[in-house]
Amino acid sequence: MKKNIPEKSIERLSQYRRTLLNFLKNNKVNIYSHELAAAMHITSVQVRRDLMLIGYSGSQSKGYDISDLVSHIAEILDDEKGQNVAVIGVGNMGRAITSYLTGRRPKLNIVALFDIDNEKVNRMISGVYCYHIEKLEEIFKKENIKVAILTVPADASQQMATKLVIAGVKGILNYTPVPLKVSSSVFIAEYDIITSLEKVAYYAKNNNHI
Amino acid sequence: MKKNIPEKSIERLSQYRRTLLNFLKNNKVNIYSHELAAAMHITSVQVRRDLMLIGYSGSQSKGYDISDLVSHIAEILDDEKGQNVAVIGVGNMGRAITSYLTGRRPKLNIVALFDIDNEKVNRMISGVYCYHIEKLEEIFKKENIKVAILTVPADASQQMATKLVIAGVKGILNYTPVPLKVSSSVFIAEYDIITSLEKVAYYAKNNNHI
DNA sequence: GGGTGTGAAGCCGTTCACAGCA
DNA sequence: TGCTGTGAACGGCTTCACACCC
Repeated sequence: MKKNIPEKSIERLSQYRRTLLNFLKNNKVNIYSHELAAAMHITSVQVRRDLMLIGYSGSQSKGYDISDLVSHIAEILDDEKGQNVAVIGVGNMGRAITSYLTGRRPKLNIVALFDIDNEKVNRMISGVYCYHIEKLEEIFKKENIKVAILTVPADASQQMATKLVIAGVKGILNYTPVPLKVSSSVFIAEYDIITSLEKVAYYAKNNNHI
Repeated sequence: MKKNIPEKSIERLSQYRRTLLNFLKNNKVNIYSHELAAAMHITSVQVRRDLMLIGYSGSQSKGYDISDLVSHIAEILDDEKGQNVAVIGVGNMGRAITSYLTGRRPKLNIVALFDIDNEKVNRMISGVYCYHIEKLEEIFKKENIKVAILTVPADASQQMATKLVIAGVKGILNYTPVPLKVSSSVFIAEYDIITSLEKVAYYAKNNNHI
């Protein structure tokens, strides 16, 4: 739609918003780029660049109007009507993510869980109804779900991703250790925990970063 | 220590290893860069670059010797004696990560959990002993822990990070939504779930990637 | 002086294009 | 021909440096 905003900037916008909401809670009204930068441990130029990218301007005397900026960010990140999200795979990780996320972002609602285990299917789990995977396409259509969080065992991962694409998913958050292959029109974010931990362990061991 | 390997390459090395172990399990002995690339959905040049970076050479006729390459990667990623890991914050996420990771990588052992809740302290949880946070420095020294996974509530996050640094941590995997400020000698990987989900939701909504 | 906004430079990781070898 | 290995080009994100304004 609008001009392309780089992935890194989108991530920071999400964090800016949360940081700004905290400032708002403490009754702060305006903020300078260097103040926001300090709260996030980045540079003020980075902040101004990102805001430039989204076409937001401040004033030289007062910096940025916090609540106005929050609305601007919301216009970019949020869907006006909200977006429904499904969690695929109700193991420990799926449940933890579900309960962590529910109620955290008003425009992102986890509306369905999916699993194959009959012990889990057709019950409320962590406050959300769990369907059998057979129902995936049906429920995705009915609830207009475009975003899925994938937390199934590795050997089911690619197969589930394919089902998701058929069901019309547009974005997948992949916590599985399997790199997914899907149509390029589907956005995938890979957050495999083993890889993350091995990376941290590597740098912890070598101190090669700086 | 050795020449600097970029973060992205380290992540891919972790994934190469797992992919290669799968090939080994199927009794494959040699592999071409394009085969490994196909399994990971990346380009063969990328694979060869990464291997060049770690100083590994193949043969033009047979490609790379899988088990030899696995050992080379292990030499880079793993600590010979293994590394001990702690999980800080035993909520749903902390427990899920603990049970997900235990036994998954032979050289990375989760040896301690920490919490403040007396219901959790001094018990085995998900197969690992949970200590009170007061004991953090003591246990970190005793078990030589250099890697921590942070899954505490947001308002405790920075304070815990500071304690971790004092206790001698060298790498933190941060699942908290708070950007951490620590000494630059400590490596931090930020994997905030809200940010990840908001990013995926953004691209799902706009289809601006490609 | 201390802010914002931004062209230009710099840096880093990826990809191109091709040399060299079996 | 089909592979590996690699200098050079490319592209995207970050930082520098500075114009402009209160």
